[in-house]
Amino acid sequence: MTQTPADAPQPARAATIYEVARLAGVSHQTVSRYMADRSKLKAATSEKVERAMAELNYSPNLTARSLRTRAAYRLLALVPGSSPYFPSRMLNGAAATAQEAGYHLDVVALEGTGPDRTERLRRILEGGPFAGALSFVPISGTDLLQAQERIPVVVAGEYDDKMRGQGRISEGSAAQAIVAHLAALGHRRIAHIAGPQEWPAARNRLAVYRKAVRDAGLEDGGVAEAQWSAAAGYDAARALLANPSFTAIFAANDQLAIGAIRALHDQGLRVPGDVSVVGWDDHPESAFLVPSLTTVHMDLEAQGSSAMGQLLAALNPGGMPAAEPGPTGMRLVLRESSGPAPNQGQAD
Amino acid sequence: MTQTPADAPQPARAATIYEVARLAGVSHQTVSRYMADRSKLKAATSEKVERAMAELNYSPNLTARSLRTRAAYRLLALVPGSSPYFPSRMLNGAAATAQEAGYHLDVVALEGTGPDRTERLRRILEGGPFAGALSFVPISGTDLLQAQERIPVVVAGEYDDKMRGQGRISEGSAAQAIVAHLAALGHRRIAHIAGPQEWPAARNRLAVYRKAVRDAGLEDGGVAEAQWSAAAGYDAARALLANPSFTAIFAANDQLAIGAIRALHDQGLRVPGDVSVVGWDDHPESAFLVPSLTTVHMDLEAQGSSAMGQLLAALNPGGMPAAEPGPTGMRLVLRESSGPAPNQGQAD
DNA sequence: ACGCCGGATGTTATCGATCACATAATGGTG
DNA sequence: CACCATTATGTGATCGATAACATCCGGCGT
Repeated sequence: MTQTPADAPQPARAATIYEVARLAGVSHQTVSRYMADRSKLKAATSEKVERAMAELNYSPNLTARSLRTRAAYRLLALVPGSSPYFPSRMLNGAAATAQEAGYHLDVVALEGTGPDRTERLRRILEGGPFAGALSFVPISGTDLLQAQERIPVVVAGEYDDKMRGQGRISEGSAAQAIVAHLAALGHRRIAHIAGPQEWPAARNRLAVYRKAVRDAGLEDGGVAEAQWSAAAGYDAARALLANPSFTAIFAANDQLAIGAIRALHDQGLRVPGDVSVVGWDDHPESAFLVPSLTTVHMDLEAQGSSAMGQLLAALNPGGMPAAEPGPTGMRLVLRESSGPAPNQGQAD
Repeated sequence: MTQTPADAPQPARAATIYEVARLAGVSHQTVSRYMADRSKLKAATSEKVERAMAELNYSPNLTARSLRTRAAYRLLALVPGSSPYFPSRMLNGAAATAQEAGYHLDVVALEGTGPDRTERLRRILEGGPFAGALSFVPISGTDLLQAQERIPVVVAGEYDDKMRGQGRISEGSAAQAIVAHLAALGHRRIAHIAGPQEWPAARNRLAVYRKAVRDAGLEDGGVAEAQWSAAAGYDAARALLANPSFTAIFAANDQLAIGAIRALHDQGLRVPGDVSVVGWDDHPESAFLVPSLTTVHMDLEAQGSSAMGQLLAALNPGGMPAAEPGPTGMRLVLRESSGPAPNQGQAD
């Protein structure tokens, strides 16, 4: 807890370029140049500066630099507010990548919707200069951010929309593997519990699901849209069960799957005996549920890191082009919640 | 994605105190004083400044202020790195509180242990001035942070150790309610799956559990320590089952409980028929598991917010004293995973 | 030899705020 | 009404970096 030792050795203000310069016997500007582009200095000078920096354990004052250059070293991470969904692992990945690139990542929970949210965002942005923003929340007014501050904004997952549009592989593509898996088990009618459609990931999974069902010559057992929570999954499954012609449910994430399984259980249906359920995300707990969850494993850290990479690339057009973001480490994990379709076509 | 409209209206540099001053017909220093303590200005002057600020939509440049005053407006939030545990909701609460107080919260994942971690922390700290740090990770070298930078550090949950030491109510106190609940159901021997003991919360729950068992005249059915994950809970439960004299397991969080239930299931034991299981945290999914989880509901946002409040209080000794942190909104939630003890004392 | 060019380095101004000190306005007193 | 203690306001310096411009220097063409 908050101790502040009184016997502090020294305030020990950090060294400045002037001190480095004096020690190295050069001008402060030379030191500045050393940092900007040492190749412009004579080897001998460069070395003197280097030694002085090392001796003083110099590190530049980002505040001062930022004041002068107007460049910002802070990035904004927008995460959902009170929603049970939280992209924690993606955030971790993103934070690590940002840090590595010398940026600071400011996390802000965006709650609510509409004007309130807009106002909140505006206030945050005016609180200080941000170099860019990475949003884990679908922002309708992407425009807003840009209109207000004209900073690059990357919405995690949105690239997928573009890729799918181009017919390229998208994050949702594992949905196809799920459908194939269920088809192989003899399921003919599959239902889908989709995530909120303002989320790119939810749109993708739904779109790929629809296409895969069509391509495989299966029938659509119904689609229910729900928020990213077990409670919503429960309700959605109950809605689907009003017209239970399916033998499998593909849920857009593991929480939804958990809610769906519970709903089936409450109706006296067994999983996977009567209905198979497949989730998405492979939460660490999913392997230990009863039944354990067939799901899609995702490397969420990598995804967060990749989204951040995109943002960094946008900030620094000179640098390496961002690694083409793509579905990283996605794979279908078969577990107990999916099994052969029952002989008699039917639930209920 | 990253659009940057070319038809940008204007760079529209933000107004400075000089512009405000000119518009108000006063000196820049007067404007500065207005912000620092407007009561020192004559009412008429104050009003002129106020109007000018409003007209120009002025907001101070924190970078410049920070350079001059050496004050920092950034706080550090340390979160676990690759661990499956992530205090997302606490982080949200903390972030919101920090924002409200005008601070920026920089999130950093602290991975690994020992020297690597220390080095990483050192590098982060020297990357810029931080006003304080809030750690959701137990940091052994709390000293480190302070030695290096002498900033206030609050480790979330640590106040509990102190409070328990003082015989005051602590975060772990609901453990007593759990034991009482199980005792009322006829359980005489309870086992505990404890969290990693470097975490204050884990220590608290274990300590209160031990005391409650003793006070209630029950027997300790064994304690196994585990990381905060379902997998670890599974292993811990298996270890406990080597000597299965208990009829109930109290797990230090919901993930551990999930793992334990799975382990019991794999041994052919029913929950709660043969063994009752109680978790802690009340994850949103826990109500939908089969069986649904008896657990302790926590207002994690409030806890995060309260931890941040402590930090803010430490930063600003003049301000209001931090609200005495305490177990907020904790309550035992009874669900299916706990039930009457089996007639025959025994598992197996 | 001269002048000119370009690369390496030095000097001074600047970013936008606060600090330290100087000065002007105010007000109470004898 | 002069005087001094306060209070209110203005002026110039400063935080630590980069930008802009000036200067120095060696080599090369004519």
